[in-house]
Amino acid sequence: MSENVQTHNIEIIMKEMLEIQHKSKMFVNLLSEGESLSQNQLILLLQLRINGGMKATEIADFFNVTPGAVTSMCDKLEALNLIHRIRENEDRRVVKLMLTSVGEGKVQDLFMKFSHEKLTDIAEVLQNVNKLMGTIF
Amino acid sequence: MSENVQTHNIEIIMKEMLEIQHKSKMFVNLLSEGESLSQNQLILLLQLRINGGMKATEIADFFNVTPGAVTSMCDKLEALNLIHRIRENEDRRVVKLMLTSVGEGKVQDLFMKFSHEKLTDIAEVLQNVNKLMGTIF
DNA sequence: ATATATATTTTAATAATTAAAACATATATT
DNA sequence: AATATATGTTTTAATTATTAAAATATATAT
Repeated sequence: MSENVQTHNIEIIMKEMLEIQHKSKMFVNLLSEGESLSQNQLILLLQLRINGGMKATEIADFFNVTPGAVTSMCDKLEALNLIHRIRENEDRRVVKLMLTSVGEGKVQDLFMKFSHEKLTDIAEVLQNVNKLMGTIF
Repeated sequence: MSENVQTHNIEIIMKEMLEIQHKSKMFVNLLSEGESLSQNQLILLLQLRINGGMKATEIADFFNVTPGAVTSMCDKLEALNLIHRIRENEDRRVVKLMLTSVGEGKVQDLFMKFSHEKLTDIAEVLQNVNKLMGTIF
């Protein structure tokens, strides 16, 4: 009996988690509609925007890839003139990846497909969603 | 003035969406801890479990990859004896990918690291999260 | 000075993905 | 029934992405 409850909960978790991931992936897809950017490229641009730039190692950690992979990811976005590398003066070993003004514009533009009201709705719901998820993870 | 509100909402959306994605990714990472399976392999196993098997084309659609990539993904999981291919009798062109009993066991085991209570909590929260996300997407 | 540690890039090899062709089966047309 | 067309999966060859390890550059400690 108790086992059935357990199994039922596991099924709910799988189902809901997959739907949540799918919905958020679809949202990012929607954002990047018409852009020739991959999901990860777009996510990196957003990350750079909200963090005000990131170190290569931070990017590697975030995407769970090796530093070499970060170099190649960033080379491509740099070639598109969306990001640029800035050597830090305090510690000249570190490279900070930052959005160019073109990159900033691109990120802002992505959201122009939504109305003002829709953006307000989405912002509020996502805040609540994140708060709710914070209670378990 | 109105532009600032807009920009503020966009920033909230980016920040919250990235955190939501990160949290759900971390959850899947936690699930697969100790397993030598990639995120996508694990997600495919869960999908097969909740859908009771999937056609190759459905998998390609879900992951947004070509049919050739599905063949190779599935070859690997088949080699691990986690899934198997079943030709459908109604239409012998289609292959249905299904969990083996080993695969079923593996999926069930993934959740054993959580207590009964924790699973109940997670299930409830995820249902609410998904409901909430449904209001905007 | 020298040694050791840290951050990024380069390199060569491996793995994953794609586009297109091949194969197998189904459905429609003559 | 024979032929043509469409659909679903696999194979193939080429491209792209990722890795592990070496190389480069800078920092910190002895």
